[in-house]
Amino acid sequence: MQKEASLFKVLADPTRLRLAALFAIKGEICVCMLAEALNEPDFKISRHLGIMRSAGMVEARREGTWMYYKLAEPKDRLEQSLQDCLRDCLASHKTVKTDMKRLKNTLKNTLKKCSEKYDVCEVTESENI
Amino acid sequence: MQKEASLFKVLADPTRLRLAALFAIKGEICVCMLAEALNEPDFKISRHLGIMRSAGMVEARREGTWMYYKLAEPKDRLEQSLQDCLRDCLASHKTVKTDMKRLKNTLKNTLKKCSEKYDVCEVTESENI
DNA sequence: TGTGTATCTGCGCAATATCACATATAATAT
DNA sequence: ATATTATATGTGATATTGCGCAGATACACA
Repeated sequence: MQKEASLFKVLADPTRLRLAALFAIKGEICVCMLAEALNEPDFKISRHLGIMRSAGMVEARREGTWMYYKLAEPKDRLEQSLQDCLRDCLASHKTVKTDMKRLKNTLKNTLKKCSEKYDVCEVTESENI
Repeated sequence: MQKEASLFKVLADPTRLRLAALFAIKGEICVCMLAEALNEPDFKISRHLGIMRSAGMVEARREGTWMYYKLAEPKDRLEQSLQDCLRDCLASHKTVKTDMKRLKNTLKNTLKKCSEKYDVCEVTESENI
């Protein structure tokens, strides 16, 4: 039962609950976006992601210097149920909505900066990277 | 979001998770039965019930010297979802099944002792208490 | 190889959690 | 009134948690 309780323990912190909700709604997100979305220092986000990861709740993937995290595939009924719970019950939460808004803005701004940097509108071969 | 996280925190302890599962399955149960069911000292059970109670997750009712506890009516989608989760995902758990077995045995034995004490089979006016 | 960006981690601190024991309270029975 | 049973709580010891800061690591690019 300790295993099950520790699943709840991962979600028993506001920061981790916000992260989990964003993952449940949006899928894969990288650390710097999460730090902006939650408006918290990146080392704090990273720390909590580490906790979620070692509990097996999230998986990580590296792409250059960026690390993308997402919810791991549920390994049993309880994990499935908890993920559903996050999606269904927290998406409408005030804090989560604010976080989502900041996340979308950051994504948009980052995309814009990338477009400018690589001049995507003009040089299409940049997509071949 | 602190409020939501603290809901998870209540369930982030093996003892409380076992208690919550029993409530979700069985409904109202008194403290001494819970102590037998979990095979834990009664002061420990009482302490955890106090935590669950001050978090609003359970309600208590006194009947003589006995205190009966049960899950409180869910006050929002999240609480509802978590209670469903307990019922659906934990009922088949090894520990919970063992706890349920001990609970049933204790209920049976207590009923038997009461029957002997009041000699229910013979003296029916004892029901008028 | 050096520089910049993104991410992670070691450390110390303060706050909180859990436990067991002893004791206190509450209701009932003698 | 006193004893008994059921339940709750004060206490100190121990363990765990979350935090910020500083420094370490990992990768990309020049």
